[in-house]
Amino acid sequence: MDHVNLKRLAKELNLAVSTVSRALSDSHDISIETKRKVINLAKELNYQPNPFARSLRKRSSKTIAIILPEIANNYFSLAINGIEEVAQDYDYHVLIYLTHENHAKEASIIRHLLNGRVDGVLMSLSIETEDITHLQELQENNIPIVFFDRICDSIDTVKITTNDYESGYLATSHLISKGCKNIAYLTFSGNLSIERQRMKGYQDALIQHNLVPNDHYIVRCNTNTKESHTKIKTLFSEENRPDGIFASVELLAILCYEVCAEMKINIPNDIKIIGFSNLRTASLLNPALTTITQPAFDMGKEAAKALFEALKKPQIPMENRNIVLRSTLIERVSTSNT
Amino acid sequence: MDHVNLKRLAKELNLAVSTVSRALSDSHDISIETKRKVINLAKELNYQPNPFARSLRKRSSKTIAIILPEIANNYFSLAINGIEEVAQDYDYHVLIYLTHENHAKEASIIRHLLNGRVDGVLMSLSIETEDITHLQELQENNIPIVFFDRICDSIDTVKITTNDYESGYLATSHLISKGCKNIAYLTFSGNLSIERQRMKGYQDALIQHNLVPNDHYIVRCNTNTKESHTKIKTLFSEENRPDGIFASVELLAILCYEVCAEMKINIPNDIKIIGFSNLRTASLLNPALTTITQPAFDMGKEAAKALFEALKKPQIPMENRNIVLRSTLIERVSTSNT
DNA sequence: CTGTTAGCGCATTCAC
DNA sequence: GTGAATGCGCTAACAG
Repeated sequence: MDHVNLKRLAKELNLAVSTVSRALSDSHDISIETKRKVINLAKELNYQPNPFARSLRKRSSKTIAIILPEIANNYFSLAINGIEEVAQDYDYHVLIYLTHENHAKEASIIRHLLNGRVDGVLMSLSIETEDITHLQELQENNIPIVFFDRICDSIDTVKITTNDYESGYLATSHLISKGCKNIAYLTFSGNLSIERQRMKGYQDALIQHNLVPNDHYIVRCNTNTKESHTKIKTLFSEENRPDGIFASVELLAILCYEVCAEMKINIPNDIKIIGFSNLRTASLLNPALTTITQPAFDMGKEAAKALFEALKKPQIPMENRNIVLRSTLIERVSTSNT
Repeated sequence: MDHVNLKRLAKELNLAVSTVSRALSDSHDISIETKRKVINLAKELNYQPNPFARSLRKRSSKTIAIILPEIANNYFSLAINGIEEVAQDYDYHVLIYLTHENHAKEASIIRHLLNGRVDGVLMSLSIETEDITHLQELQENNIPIVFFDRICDSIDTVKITTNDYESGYLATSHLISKGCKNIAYLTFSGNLSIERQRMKGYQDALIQHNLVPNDHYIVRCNTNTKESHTKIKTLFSEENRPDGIFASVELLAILCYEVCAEMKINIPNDIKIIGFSNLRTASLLNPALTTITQPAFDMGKEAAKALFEALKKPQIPMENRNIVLRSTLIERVSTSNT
């Protein structure tokens, strides 16, 4: 037995296991002297408490899960950064799971977490998710969940979002101010609350500026990149093609660029694009792209903080609360590179 | 006790706990009939085995750790994607830890993993890492580790890299073929093996093409973005400023763009830039950027596969083996957008 | 084929 | 202050 555990420490010090345990957890009724001895030996032998035994006993894992639709996208990368930073502060571990925008996978992942492997969940919904029984099961099992960005309205808990309606309004107004008359809205899903908000902002901005919302200009893409590519191409091939594009998702802005390049459409002369994108590099590398950028890092941090604070008070269920952070519109003025 | 565990199942079926356990693990010496009954009841009551009890008993956690310098970068995002995909296949969980390029944090994270929380580790080194005792400790504790991209030469294990020397050579040759005479090499660290390889390729390409390597054109930046920005600015302000840039890291390519924009330097007329970058969007959004792209997703997958295969044979230490995948040079020809 | 027993490492209750 | 005993939920060795 070269494994160093409480038993081993106890034996070497001629103490009981329980005494050692209490000494290490700094219990009040252990003499200063024994504490010192125990702690010293523990350090010397590099004692590492077994996390599973501890979790088994205490019914707490010091672990949370992040469940994301995907990760190859700057928004979620930054969010993970924020979450991980806070988790290290609170001394928690972070498990990561990707749903690939697939409802079945999302449900399966969540059901696997009902066994207590994690103390809480941070999550952004998959595009496909409509049925939310798996989320309810989580709550029934008293595992708190916090949503960020892609929230679920019908679950009572903390939700971190940005001012999506306002951003949609601003983005659209920006295109209008640049002279666009026929503005298309590209979206993945009518399902997600954030997209509904953004679209509402888009529509209201049109109306406010005496333009007529035209359903024909609302293009619903999906996770199949090729199909989406084709849809955009079709849109751009039409008689009265749009002169402005509001892409509600980063990937769709990128697809627009691809299509424009293919079709030799000049940006921003022929078509102006504004993208709901967190791609720092997008705004850096191409002056033609105006972006709406979410504070992804801070959203991750806020979500994590809310969760950890809730975990401190295990009995109180999470109150329904919206935390709204602000997105930023970043307009790149032309540089020498245009 | 509304918690459903083996004891509960056993009681309801008038069986012994061990019988239930064996039935659920599909042991051969349990009758078909009891198996059926047990499995049915387990399903009915939605029995979820406690992962901690299992891990405690079996000394295996079905969990691996990914340790990364950072994540706000397309390369690591894609790598995580690959890893997570393979992990789901092998039925493993994935913990994620970020070092922020900080050696102390890296060592601390690894030491926390010595307690058996994970069965194995996938890792890309921090830039700062020179002392590798923490990595050795991991091996001494029989926790296998696989490196990808930023590998550690002096640890015997599986390492996934790309053809960095060749890529450095190609990138530099590409700039030379475009007429560049004074090519600068931007790097973060002389420490990382990948950067040494890339630099060697860069230097050899110069020599091969009868250009004289000039140490003055080798610019060592660091994680402090502002400082690096200044260094690049200084380089670009000089009398004989370079006409070609080879950025060995994505972020440095981006900084070059920023500086060029600031200084009204035209890309690619005044300066050509080739970036070691996985930013798909970089190549999409700006035709001026030629990129060298690593197969990040596949690298993640390969690393994970190697690790999981090793975990299947616990007694055999991992053999020292290099798996080299190929990077791609993506040249964007000018589009209507230039 | 099934039951009994033991123990993984730790925290906690109850003695003294 | 400290020790002995118990059990978290599960698997595995042994017995029959």
